[in-house]
Amino acid sequence: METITLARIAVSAATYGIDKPYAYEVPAPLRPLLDRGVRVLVPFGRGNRAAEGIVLEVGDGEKREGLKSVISVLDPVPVLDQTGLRLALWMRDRYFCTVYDAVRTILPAGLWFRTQTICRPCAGIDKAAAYLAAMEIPGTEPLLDIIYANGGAAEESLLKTACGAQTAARLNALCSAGILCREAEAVRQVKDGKIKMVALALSPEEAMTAIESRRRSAPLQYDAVKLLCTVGAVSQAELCYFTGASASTVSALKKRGLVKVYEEEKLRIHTVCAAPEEAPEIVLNEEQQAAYEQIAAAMEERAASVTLLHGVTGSGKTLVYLRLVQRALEQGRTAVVLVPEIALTPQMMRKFTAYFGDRVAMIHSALRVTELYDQWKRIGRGEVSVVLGTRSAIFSPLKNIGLVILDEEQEASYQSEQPPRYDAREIARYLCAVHGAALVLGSATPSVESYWQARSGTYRCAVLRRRYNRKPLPEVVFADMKEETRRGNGGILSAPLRLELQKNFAAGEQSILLLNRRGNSRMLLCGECGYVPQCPRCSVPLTYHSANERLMCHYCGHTEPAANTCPACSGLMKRIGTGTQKAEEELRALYPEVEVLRMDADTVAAKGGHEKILRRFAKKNVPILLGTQMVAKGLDFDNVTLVGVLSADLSLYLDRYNAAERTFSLLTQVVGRAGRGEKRGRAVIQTYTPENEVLQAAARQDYEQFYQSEIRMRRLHEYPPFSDLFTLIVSGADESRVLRASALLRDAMRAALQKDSAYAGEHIQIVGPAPAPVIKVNNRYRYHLYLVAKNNKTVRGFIAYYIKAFSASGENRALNIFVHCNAAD
DNA sequence: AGCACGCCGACT
DNA sequence: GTCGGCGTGCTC
Repeated sequence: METITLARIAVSAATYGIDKPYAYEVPAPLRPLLDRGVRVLVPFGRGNRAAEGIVLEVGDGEKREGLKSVISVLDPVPVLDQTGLRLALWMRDRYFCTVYDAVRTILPAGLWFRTQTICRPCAGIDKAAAYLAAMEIPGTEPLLDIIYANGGAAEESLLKTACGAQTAARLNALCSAGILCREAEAVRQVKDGKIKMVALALSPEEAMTAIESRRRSAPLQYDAVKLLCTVGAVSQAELCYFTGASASTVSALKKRGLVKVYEEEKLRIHTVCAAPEEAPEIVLNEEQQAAYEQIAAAMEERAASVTLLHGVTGSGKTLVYLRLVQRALEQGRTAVVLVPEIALTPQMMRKFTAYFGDRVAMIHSALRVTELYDQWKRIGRGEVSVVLGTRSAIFSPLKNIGLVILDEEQEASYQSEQPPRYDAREIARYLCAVHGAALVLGSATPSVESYWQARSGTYRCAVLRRRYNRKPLPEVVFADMKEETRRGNGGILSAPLRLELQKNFAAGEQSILLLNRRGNSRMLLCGECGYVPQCPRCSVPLTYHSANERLMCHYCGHTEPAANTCPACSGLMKRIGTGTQKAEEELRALYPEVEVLRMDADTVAAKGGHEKILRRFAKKNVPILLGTQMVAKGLDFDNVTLVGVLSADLSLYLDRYNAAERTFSLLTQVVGRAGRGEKRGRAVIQTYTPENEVLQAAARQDYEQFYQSEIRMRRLHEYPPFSDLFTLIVSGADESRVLRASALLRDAMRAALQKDSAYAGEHIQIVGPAPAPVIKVNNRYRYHLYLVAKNNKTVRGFIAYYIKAFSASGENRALNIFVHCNAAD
């Protein structure tokens, strides 16, 4: 057998069910260009359409039947190193996606190629010959018309949109008849930033001598040369700006051999902070120093470690972060700092810029694609040693990482909302293991999972108890909405909250009102006793569906009619789930003379970002800021002395395993917004269940108390950290088929669990199908199956097997399936 | 997903 | 007879 070079390639066109390394022959001319981690173009499938792929391995092998060849190499240098490739493989296993989906997630958008197939007449076929031959093949003349009208070549997708369904077949016929040929081409979407530079081609003395005689006749050329003599090289734009010369002046000088023009890379990076802050030496207090030393020691070990930094709000976690990053740099290592939402942490950005200047790169979703791409290049070249950014910044191509910090580690924004639904905490843990780096999870209200790990000794723990500014906690009162209902107040504002608002209007102080409603959730609650109907099987609150007047469990699919009266006390049931818009209307009706600023997804999108709204709130001293969770995470405003939580029940009785945790964290944060300045803050929490332990703990900012009750509940229901919750989402246009396929899948999985002893020790439970919280998206119906089990290799293998089988089955052709684990939202 | 192959109905 | 509909299997 003949020995050839083979490459094992992860191909973009492969779907999850068929994803595996595909072997391709590497033609000899491409061999020197091809390496692990470079992207290539390969033919794939019956039609041999060009698909992108990434090289996983290169080696010698035997020629065999049906082997195809790499078409072209797309990257001059690998875009992923060994660590990156291993990460992509790990993500496939973990998040049930293809390797290429993972690669797409890891690399910045700007690096992405668009592949197009160009159709042109074969060499030696002229226009007349082409049309003559096309007469033999019906329907092909319009294709030729377009190709010739387009200058002799056209993109296949263009032809398809212009000429309809049979275009592919007709093109094939033209190609096999030898009239047309097709070639695959990849176009990168973001170009490298280039700038035209002008420099002297001779020594300054020679240049001046040469131009002296033309001082009169060509003053612009003279000035340009003079400038170049002093600065050496300058961009053409600047040269023209300072001397008034034009491009033709430059080309004249170039013609005369006085200057040379070349292209230099220009990075399109905007500095975030106009005025850099002072960077005084960092002085830590005792607690901070202890935390710092503990984590620094972990870094010193150069073995993977995770430390939970549990620090109350205002305890100065940022200072500890800064000091740790400095330490990492002193060791010659690099650091990643992740924050939930960078737009809301300008102080952090300023501080990092002040201390690390050019060595820090900011990575977040508001960056333009070009800018993100350029930052990525800088990081890859080692020009950057600190990356500060949101979730995706964890994929920065830093080498030799010594430290990864996740601030506010409990935030849901660390989970990707689109597939692959990776969790930045897990990626961070993986990378720290690979690099032998220290992972720091910082939070005032850690996730129950992380705190449990710290308690059980898997994570180390450092604590900051002291509030830096020693401000007293706000005074928190509960407004019992049951009372309000009894008194005939059906509005959104309780009497206590109105009273406090009036006080603030009079004093000229500002108030924040939080409506912690999530998504489209609606529920039924007894206005008399606060009873919330629960699923008899899952002990989660039932969601109210107005369409059919029924209550439904979003885990198992149980439904029952929505009763008008409370089964416990015969009181009248209330529907809750008001949006911010409705709340705003009510506020305006109540206080027509008071300005209300609304901040939610809609107004943020319309008015150009959080910052603008927040700036207006601060500058104009607007009396009321009303909004969703965003208002809890804004900046500190000295003049805000009152926080009102309109309905704590809205997030507390969500049908999510982490509803209590999210509510506790949110309330703790928003209550902390009040009284940042001189005056002591007040908070009013409106609820139908003021006695609820979670609300009580949040009011006292008592994490320990919350944790104790929550971990009991998690243990009881086998929720994380005791088990993991996999959601299998089946979607399709035909609702009954989706439902049937989901039920069949559930039955198949259950049967396998019964039969196969390999799963005996795994405690896998499957419930559902139940409609997804939003059942219809894009005309596709979505149902959920829930699988409760420990997230380990066996269980993931089990799930992977069944979702592959699901998509392989012809019955499910029109259906989609995907999985995610422990979804926070 | 996307494409070719193949089997059946409508129409020249 | 043949063109073109869609159901089915495969992707190095």
